[in-house]
Amino acid sequence: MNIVFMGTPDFAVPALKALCENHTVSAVFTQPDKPKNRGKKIQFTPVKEFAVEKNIPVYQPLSLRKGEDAEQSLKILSEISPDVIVVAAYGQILPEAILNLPQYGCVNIHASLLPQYRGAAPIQKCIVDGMTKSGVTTMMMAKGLDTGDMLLKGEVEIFDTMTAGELHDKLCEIGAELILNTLDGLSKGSITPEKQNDELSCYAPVITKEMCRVDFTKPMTDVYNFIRGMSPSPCAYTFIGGKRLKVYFAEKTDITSSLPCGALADEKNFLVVCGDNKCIALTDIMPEGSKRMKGQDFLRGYKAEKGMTLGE
RNA sequence: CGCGGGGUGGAGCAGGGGUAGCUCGUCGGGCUCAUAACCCGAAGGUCGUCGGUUCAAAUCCGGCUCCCGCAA
Repeated sequence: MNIVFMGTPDFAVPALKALCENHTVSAVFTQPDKPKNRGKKIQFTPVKEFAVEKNIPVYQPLSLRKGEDAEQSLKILSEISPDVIVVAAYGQILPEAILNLPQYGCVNIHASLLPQYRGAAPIQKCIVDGMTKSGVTTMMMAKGLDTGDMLLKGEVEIFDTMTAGELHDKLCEIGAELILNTLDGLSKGSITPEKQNDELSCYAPVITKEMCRVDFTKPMTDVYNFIRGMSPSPCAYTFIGGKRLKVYFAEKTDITSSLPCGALADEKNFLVVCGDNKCIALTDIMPEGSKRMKGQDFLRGYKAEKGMTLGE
């Protein structure tokens, strides 16, 4: 099939790769390059990185919905006249003119089992919520946000120590396989699109900085799920002695303490008291201005006092 | 020139002109039914690199290099 691919982050790359190996990808759309990192260097998006390497034409319109770029993009797409447009975490909303352009329409790869976790951050949110199962859904794109008819699904079990990063890696591989099957099924007419039950839907909104702060007043299990659901990105954080402390991973314990929420219950093993009086062990952390290290290593140099409070 | 922190024995840090120190790990020994506990002892460092100031530099000054956080 003649395909146009739209995607931006790492999540989209395996799908693009799979499509390249099995179809003709005539063009790639990705978000514009932005100044990133220290200094002010501009950095290609992961999708652009891959596309450039494969000599696929790359387009980076500021917007597909309005302005000069939008008109240009529509013109380009018309000329290419793709059989299908595949979208994976592109980061822009497609106008109807584009949705209706390809013969087979626009197919989206979404990192959740729809209709649950529509929106921008399904991978993190489902772990934070303590779900034990997630997956990938391919769907026909419609006007609403992740509301189109579903095509195929691939499920994956979320085990208790899984982080968002690990789930991400699983899901993008599944997504790559799933999109091939989906296109295959579409061309053969063997897939029956299934409407989403809006009653069962829920949203995973964009995660902001403030939302990443650990709330130690919650029960230990919630705190645990929160930390692993945010890891490694955008990453949960708290404060210790006025300094920001990112928390990449923690371990649940059976130890309880009568100290207040957020208090350091053990200055060697980095046990912190949660809302249900149980202690969580912060095992994988990164202090402000420093690098990622084990919680115990940090405390060797930090000389913390038992009972001091985190989060301020 | 976006803002900022840092490179000190295996790990995490302190020291800030004149015997290199702390917590931990490692090795040996002791105590113990036992131990990640405790006690005793030991090994292990050209203090990132180059140059300057000085009687003397990890420490002050300058260049270089590497690492990292924030912001975007």
